[in-house]
Amino acid sequence: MAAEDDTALGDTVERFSQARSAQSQALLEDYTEMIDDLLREVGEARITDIARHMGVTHPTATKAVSRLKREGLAQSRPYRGVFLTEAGLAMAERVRARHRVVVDLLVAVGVPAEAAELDAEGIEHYVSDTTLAAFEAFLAARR
Amino acid sequence: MAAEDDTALGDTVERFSQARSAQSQALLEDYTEMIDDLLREVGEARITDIARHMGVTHPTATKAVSRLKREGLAQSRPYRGVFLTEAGLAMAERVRARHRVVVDLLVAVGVPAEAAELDAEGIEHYVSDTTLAAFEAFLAARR
DNA sequence: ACAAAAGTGTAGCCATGGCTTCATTTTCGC
DNA sequence: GCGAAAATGAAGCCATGGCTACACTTTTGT
Repeated sequence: MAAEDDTALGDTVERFSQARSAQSQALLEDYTEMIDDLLREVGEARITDIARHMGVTHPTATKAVSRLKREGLAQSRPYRGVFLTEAGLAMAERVRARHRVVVDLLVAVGVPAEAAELDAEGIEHYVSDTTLAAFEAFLAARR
Repeated sequence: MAAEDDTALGDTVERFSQARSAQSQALLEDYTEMIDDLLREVGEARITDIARHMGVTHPTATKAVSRLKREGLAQSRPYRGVFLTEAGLAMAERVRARHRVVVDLLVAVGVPAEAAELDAEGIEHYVSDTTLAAFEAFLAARR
């Protein structure tokens, strides 16, 4: 038969679907955060800079920025830098805070700082609000 | 200028590149683990079952299995089920163990079990060996 | 035993996120 | 102030991972 025996396998569909949909969001978050970083530290976010820091070519960065604009997260005018909208800034702030919490938690449980920084980049996108709250509580209790 | 000021932004390229390349591996791992689960619990892994549990259509599962075969992780004959090679079994075992450690760690730091299970599905793929070792050490110390 | 149902395979489409190439526009250095 | 260098834009290619549609096996039920 091997058809209806879902018993031990649980709601795998939900789990995987959710993990997959998180991926599309991850890119938006990464670019948004990078643009915010550049705006803060360099004063402007130009396509070339974004591309270089993201490790992609400039057309790829242009495409990503187009998507950010489509999603209402960024604005830009030809040959001018890229800027974040209110929504974009909010996302950047949220992502930045989450990233910090994730890194802190990893370090708190004994992960070497360098590995923590590296892994957090991938991990952070899959940390739900619930989990994030738990991380914060754990860190607060430790402190 | 806004061009060479990499100072505060660090090696972002490496981080992002690594996170991106991890994604392609994630799918292989997920399918491999699912096939292993099915083989263990149902006795066979058929395309339709794999598809259903992964939340995709059967042609998508077929493509994924093709890729697994290409990578030497699985074997299959038309209209027969899918089986894992030695390498596939090894990967499944590794993935399964890592998954368990990640869930355990999340729970250990206070994440509700359900959220831990859900988030682990995305997180696990980005946990490096270094971080995994740290998780294990943390759990061992707690126990 | 054989028709219907279920499973599988194959082809081809779409979106995404990379890429290269080339044209155009800015910016810079002299 | 102008020519060269750098940045940007636009077009088009590739692979991946989804999908639908349709053809063909295999299994199943009567």
